[in-house]
Amino acid sequence: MRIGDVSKELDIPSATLRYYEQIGLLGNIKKKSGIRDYSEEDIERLKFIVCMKKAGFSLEAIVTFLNLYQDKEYGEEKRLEMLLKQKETLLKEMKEKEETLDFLNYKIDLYTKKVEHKVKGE
Amino acid sequence: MRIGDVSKELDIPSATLRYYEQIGLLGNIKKKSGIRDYSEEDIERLKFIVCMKKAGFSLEAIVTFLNLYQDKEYGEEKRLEMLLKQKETLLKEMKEKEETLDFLNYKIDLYTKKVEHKVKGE
DNA sequence: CCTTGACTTAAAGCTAACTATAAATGTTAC
DNA sequence: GTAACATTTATAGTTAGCTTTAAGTCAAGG
Repeated sequence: MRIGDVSKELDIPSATLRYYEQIGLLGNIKKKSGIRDYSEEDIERLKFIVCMKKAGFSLEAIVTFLNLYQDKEYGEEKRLEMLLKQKETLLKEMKEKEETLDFLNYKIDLYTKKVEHKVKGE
Repeated sequence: MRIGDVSKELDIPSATLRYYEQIGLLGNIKKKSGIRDYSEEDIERLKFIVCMKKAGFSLEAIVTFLNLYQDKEYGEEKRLEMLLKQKETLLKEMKEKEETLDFLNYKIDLYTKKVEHKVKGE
């Protein structure tokens, strides 16, 4: 699979795919006469990267996570630790979002009343 | 109140306070012999800015929001609209976070089992 | 008066994650 | 074989939201 096809399939710009490779997220993609040829494995890895990104991991953290596959001894523990830490962060963020929602609802209520009142008054 | 005091009270670096002023978030703070003298009103405005930031508004959006106070005719409607739009965004984000949590929990479960198994096996 | 610490400005630098540009080379359709 | 298009590289630019730096001014204590 060439870069353009991968780009379409995963909806990631080609430039971004090269960038990911450059920062060590993808290892070195094999090339056929100078042109990248993505394997199924590469595609799977990209899908995984997308998931991790959604989970709030930075690209740097994902690199770290992937490199831990080299650490046969403690890799799993360390990966588990990263996941747990991210879950903590996520839970905190979710709580904050709840509070924010309250704030917004309060403000919205306020403005709704103002606007309604204004309409009636006209 | 001088910039250092405000900085401590609201836990915002002085440089950031100047930056906020520079991008038009605060109007021009009055100065006593060349040194900023924040009024109670300024402090209140800053607290409001902090809230809006937490609610996910960009600084630019906050500037816009504040400028709408000049629009006597449609300002309120427009501000209400901004709030509603932000609420939509927020709800979407919250949903995504839920999904992310599921993903993390799944992964965590996986790794927990792996690690447990390894411990037993040793 | 002198030092020390807070304050001033303008401007450059930083970080993450891209995004765009240019100039060259490869590929495909006709 | 020649357009037209995809891909290559290296490098520069973008965005948001600060943060740091340099070079200087102001205020308070001794």
